Amino acid sequence: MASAPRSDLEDSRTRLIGAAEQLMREEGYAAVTSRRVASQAGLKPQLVHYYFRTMDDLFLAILERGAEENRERLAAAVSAAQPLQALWDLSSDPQTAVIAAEFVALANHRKTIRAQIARYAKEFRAMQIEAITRILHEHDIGHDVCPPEALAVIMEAVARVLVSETCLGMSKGHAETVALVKRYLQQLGGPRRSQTPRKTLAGRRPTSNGRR
Amino acid sequence: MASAPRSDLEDSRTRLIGAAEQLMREEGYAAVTSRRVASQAGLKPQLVHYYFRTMDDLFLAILERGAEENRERLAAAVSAAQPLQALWDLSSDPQTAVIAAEFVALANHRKTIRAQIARYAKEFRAMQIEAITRILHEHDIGHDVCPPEALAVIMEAVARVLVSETCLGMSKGHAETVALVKRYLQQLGGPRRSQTPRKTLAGRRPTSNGRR
DNA sequence: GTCTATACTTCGATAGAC
DNA sequence: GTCTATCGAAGTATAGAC
Repeated sequence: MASAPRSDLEDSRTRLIGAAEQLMREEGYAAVTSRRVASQAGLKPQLVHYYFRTMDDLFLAILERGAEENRERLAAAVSAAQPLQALWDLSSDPQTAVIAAEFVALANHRKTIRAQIARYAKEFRAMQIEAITRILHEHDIGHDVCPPEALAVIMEAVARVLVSETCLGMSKGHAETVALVKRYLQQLGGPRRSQTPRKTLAGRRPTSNGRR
Repeated sequence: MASAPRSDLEDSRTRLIGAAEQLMREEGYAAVTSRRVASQAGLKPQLVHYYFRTMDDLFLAILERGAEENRERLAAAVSAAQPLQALWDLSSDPQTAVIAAEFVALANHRKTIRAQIARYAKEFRAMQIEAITRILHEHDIGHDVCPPEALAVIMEAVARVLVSETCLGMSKGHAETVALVKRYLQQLGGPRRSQTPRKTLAGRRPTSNGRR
């Protein structure tokens, strides 16, 4: 009944969000202005303010849509055949990584956006940790070998930096890093071995340390 | 002779660069406008254009000054008592990390800046790799254990993400990651052991790969 | 929901006096 | 080297007709 969204075109609100996201990805957050977003979407600038009271509201809408999409992709990765590899691939997606970098920069000076980003970041980190905990447990890999929390952080960090630097046209050391990660993920997440002794990531504690 | 810089104040050009850098760090690159920079430096906006033809030239000047400073700090870290730890600490410096994130975002849509960032990034990555290669060699750690290139990338990536997330108010998984890194760096860069067998980071190569 | 019109601010950059 | 003055463009946001 009433107005179903036209088949060839999404409704204006959705188009505006899409246009804004594309601008943000391709030209940075500073390019997300009401005029440019509207132009990109083939609409009038005033419509931006009709659907989003302020530009910050538009940024939050981009964030929310991206989070929902990411939630689904994360769920898919977790239940993939090679979950660790799938998580790595997900973190290595350039589209997501570039826009994530933009939002981090944005968050430096917009507190409402920073708060929302922190919320989503915690949610996704928790999902990753939960998944990795389960995967390592299924492979009988104890927390002393590699804490799932640390593996989640390191995978995310390395993947994001590789993508970011690649976009800059800077790939020094990437080949060796990718090779190492590939070997490591195969070792951790490969075909399950019942009881073979495993290599450690950081070895035993070298000496008694920390406690005095 | 003639005009030595006043003792209490740097010359205008230096002050403008300092003001611009501070604005960039605290409010993001979008806050670096000629008017705001001048105001921050206690000068007139037109002076910005006198010293820097365009705003991009100002950004390049910030970058250049930061690179020079970073060059010195990197050289100091390399010759420290615990070079690996010092390199980690250097990459973990919040001031540097935040402004680096801003420049990466800026680079997304300013090609002259992107090119210069890529140049500096390559230079510093090369210095880090060279230093790490030497350190690992002094500890008799072969490239099969951990390629210096990969260690450089991973250290930089993890440190930068930890700092970035901390600024966001998001620290899930950080404690475990820092503990792991600390253990690992102590193992690699700690007191030299002549000939003890070492643990590997990612085990042996699983099958013959690469060459066909 | 989309349009025209517009108020108000801030931006980069330049010209020319001193 | 620093000032006053100013241009034209672009930004956010609102009011009101349709």
